[in-house]
Amino acid sequence: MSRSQLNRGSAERNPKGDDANCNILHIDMDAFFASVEVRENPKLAGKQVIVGYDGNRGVVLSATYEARKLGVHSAMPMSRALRLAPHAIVVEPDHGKYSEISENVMAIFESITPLVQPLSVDEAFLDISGAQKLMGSPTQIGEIIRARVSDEQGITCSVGVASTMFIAKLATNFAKPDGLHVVPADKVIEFLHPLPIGALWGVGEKTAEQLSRLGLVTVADIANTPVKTLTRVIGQAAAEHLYELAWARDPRKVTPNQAEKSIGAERTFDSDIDDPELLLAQFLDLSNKVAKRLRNAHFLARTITIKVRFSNFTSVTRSKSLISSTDLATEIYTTSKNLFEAMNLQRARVRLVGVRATGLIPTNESAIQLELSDRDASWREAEAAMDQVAQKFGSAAVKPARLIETDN
DNA sequence: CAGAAACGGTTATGCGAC
DNA sequence: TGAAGTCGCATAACCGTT
Repeated sequence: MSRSQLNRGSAERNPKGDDANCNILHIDMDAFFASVEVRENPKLAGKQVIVGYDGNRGVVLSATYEARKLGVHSAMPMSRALRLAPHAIVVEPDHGKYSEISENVMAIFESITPLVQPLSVDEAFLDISGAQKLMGSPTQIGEIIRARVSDEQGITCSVGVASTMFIAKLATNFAKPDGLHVVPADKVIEFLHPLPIGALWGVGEKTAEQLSRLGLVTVADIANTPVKTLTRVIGQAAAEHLYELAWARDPRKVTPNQAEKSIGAERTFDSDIDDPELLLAQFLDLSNKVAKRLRNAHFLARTITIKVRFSNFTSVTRSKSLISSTDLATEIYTTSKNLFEAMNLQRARVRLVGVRATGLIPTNESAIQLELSDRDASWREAEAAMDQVAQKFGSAAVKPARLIETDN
């Protein structure tokens, strides 16, 4: 790169800092679910709003900054949140709405560059290496996106600007809420090293506890610890990975179109269930849900995993790989039922059950479909017909007889 | 031919992220 | 001190094959 190119995005033109070589943007909606609810119902503006499943066993999914001021944060048990914020307004989540807005926002990103990698419903990385000639500096592009998301979707977002995905993501935390933060390429280490070890990707509560026993508190501490020492507490793979991150070495590229690797559904009950018949009805319902999503996404699944969580919060999983892949609820349910019955529970109190399909392969470009038996073919037709009816009349119109009486 | 070692698939668990 | 729902990834044990 020539000297004149390096100078173009320099600080005098860019009050937010030197964004030369900062080709990665990380964009994160501010308090996404809560912001959407406020947008839908302007009466909520400026209020303490908590989005979460109602009932005694919910957690906070999202909260406005007014509620966060009181210590409320996502994943916090609802009961605790309401003790901290007794006057907060609780709103049930509407995931369909969030998905829709998410798609709109992602479409804005994709109008900037095709190199968009969504991380979740409210977050994405953009590689804007190729967009700058047309649209300006990274900072300028970030501000364009922020303005468009705000104008067109009525919610705010924050942008982290850096030369790697990892640093861009960290930068976003400093941008929030409703801001943009640049970490200049030559200031990465001084930005990164003072942060707590929990800032590193993959370091959660347990790992942080392990590392703090070695006296490691900041990222700088990790960077100054031999990999061998780190290996003793967290294993070789994680140790090498963390050490690299602590020196801001992150070779990942922004990768669009990441294929899904599993599709699942799980449900926590209002109160524990010990009746096997009721639990099987839940497995049937979840199997239907998973099968429908598989067909929608044009995937066949090779392996079915069930999960059972008991009243004491411990969980077990059981899985079975099928001879040939499936997207049929009957097969998924039968497999789930067999796995569950093989556990031989003696009326244990169950808090949650789940069904997950892994080993996904695309339905169309697969020779597997030729192996589907005639028996399967007729089931496929039946379930596909149910998909059609469900699309027309809503999913309540179609469900297996088994569920009509036992549901709720 | 017996047996070790490598290997790849399966199964189960746990952690972490949003 | 009560803990959702969805996902990816790492690890380890086990197992049958080669």
